[in-house]
Amino acid sequence: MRKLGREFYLLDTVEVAQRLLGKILVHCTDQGVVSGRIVETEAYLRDDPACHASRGMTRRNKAMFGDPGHAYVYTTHGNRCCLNVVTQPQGIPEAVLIRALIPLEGIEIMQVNRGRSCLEDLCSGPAKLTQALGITLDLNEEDLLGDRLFVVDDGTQVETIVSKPRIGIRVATDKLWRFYPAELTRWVSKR
DNA sequence: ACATCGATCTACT
DNA sequence: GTAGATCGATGTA
Repeated sequence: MRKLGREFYLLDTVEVAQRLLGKILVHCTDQGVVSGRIVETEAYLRDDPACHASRGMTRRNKAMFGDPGHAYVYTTHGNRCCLNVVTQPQGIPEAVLIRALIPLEGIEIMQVNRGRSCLEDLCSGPAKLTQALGITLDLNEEDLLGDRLFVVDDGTQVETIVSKPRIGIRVATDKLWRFYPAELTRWVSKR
């Protein structure tokens, strides 16, 4: 069990997205530790029209321009929010969206947070997992090498990585930058 | 100051 | 498969 270091987030952003599969996202909350295994990610690159930062820095996306290994949390459609990990050195706005987890620790907390009991419906979507883990805007720009929110490697390897177009975007649909392990499709947001 | 639109989710048909 | 919720961020003036 090893927390990912800063150097991990300096790798090529597509490689970070692929290598995050199988790692464990951990949030230490007041109610207890909540964690899940990452099984779906999407890469967003600086010159990519689908990337929030492709048209310059705004108040919302400024975390993407910051140091690697920090969180970029944004809100969309009212109440919902999504979690990214920032990659690349300061000034280069790239990030990986975490889209799905397999629940591990704190499952009862997740069930309360989500108002759902079915395990497959707790974290199978970017806004579902933030609700389940209790991740909100106050974790925007949080250092992922700190003690509240981080990613650990327990040595688990995924077998075959599937590459697909990203979900919910209307541009750059030719880029196959959505990734999930072929053997774990029951836990992802869509097939 | 105002209009538009989401890197979504749920419920319903 | 499709519609409605929901509100802050963003762009335009």
